[in-house]
Amino acid sequence: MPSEPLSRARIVAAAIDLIEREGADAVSMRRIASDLNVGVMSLYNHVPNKASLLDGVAESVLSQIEFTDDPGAHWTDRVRMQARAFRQIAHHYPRSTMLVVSRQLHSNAGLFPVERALTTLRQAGFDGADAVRMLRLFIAYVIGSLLREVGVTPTFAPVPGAAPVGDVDPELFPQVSELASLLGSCDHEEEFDFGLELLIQSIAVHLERKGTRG
Amino acid sequence: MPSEPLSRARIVAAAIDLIEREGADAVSMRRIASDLNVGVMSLYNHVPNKASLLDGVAESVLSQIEFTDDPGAHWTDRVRMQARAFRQIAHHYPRSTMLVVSRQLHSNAGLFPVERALTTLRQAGFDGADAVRMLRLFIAYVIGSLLREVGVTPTFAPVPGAAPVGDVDPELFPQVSELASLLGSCDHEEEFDFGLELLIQSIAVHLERKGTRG
DNA sequence: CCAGGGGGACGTACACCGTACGTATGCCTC
DNA sequence: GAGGCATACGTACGGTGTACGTCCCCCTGG
Repeated sequence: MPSEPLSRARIVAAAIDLIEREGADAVSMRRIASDLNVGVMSLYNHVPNKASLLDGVAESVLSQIEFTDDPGAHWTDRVRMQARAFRQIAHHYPRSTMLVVSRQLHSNAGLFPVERALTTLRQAGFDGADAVRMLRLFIAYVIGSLLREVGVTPTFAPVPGAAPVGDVDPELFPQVSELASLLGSCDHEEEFDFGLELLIQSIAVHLERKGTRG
Repeated sequence: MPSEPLSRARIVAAAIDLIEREGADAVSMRRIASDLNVGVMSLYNHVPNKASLLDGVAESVLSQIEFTDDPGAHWTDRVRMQARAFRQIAHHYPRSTMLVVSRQLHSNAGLFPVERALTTLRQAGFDGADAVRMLRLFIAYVIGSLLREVGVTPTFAPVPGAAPVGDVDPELFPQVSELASLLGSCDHEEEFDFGLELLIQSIAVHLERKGTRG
């Protein structure tokens, strides 16, 4: 009973599953084939090579972002929701997220969020150039934040002790030493929202200035 | 003539050189040994394993950041300079930078910049918790920006055409399509500085509010 | 009903990888 | 000079991605 006919989607799903369970290093064609109860070379009937498979992983994760957009809401609320949607998917696929952010996509899967964000920003009143700028600003912040959140610990456990602060010399690093407890623990959600609000407010005043001037 | 006695530093240097020339995928113990005209296993007298070697690469790159700090300058100027120093080293070692940001450091090499930044922020008037918060905010933005700058193209060539925008359906992605030229080209330095100024101004008003209130 | 063909599953094989282990060779100390 | 130790090195093993050839099933045309 072949259960289900092997397909690119099934292979990608198996890869994501494996990555989340054992990390990206555990991914090998043999291992995936084994998980699917299939010969190694059978995979190559649906996937040209491993790199393409990993691209598929990124694409799949990216396309699973759930945007619940309310076109009637204020634009600040809408960009907030979009940024949170990104963070949510990263929370759901923490290990795979590292792949997404460290590979450049050649697919159009990443364009849906971009299109949506640009639409929101232009409706808010930004011209094309500013919309692109603001988008890049947000992407940089979101990606950077997610990288810290999911990259700080390979297991994504609730971070037991402290990643960067193990045994520091108080003479060499007085500040780090004094603030060790703050540096070691982190309410990721709270930190993320803090920066997000700061960014939104900043570009809101940016928009206001441009609007009243031009 | 053994030219120079093999050492961890020399091995790490060879690794960085190789990464910058041919990318991180080209790195293998055999290849590095070959580049150094040395047996493969000789490397293991100075480096416990490959992962540690890559840690060494990250550490080396990080420690080469040139901070030209002026303790007398205004704190906004100082954080600006520190952020730019980060970006400068990423520019100098683009491919290695990807390694730095995608690995979590277990070494203290990454603590020097942290210590410096915290000192600056606390001298500016932030309390411990806020200093840590602002530091995380800046790190997220800087890392996210660098990831886009160096990750957009594996060769770090001046980006020939456009990474994300090749052939988009104008029906599906009207905004992306309309802004294709803007999305495709990017004055990285200008964009980086724009976001940086925005961030600095934001936390400046944050500081002001706290100061006048408490 | 059968012949032919195309596509998917699979085994084998090769080049390469990280590295454990054993060995040889130089220098440094007693 | 003898002993010991750090370093350079060769060999070998299990794992990797994947090119290539083979087999079998199913689908189609006659």
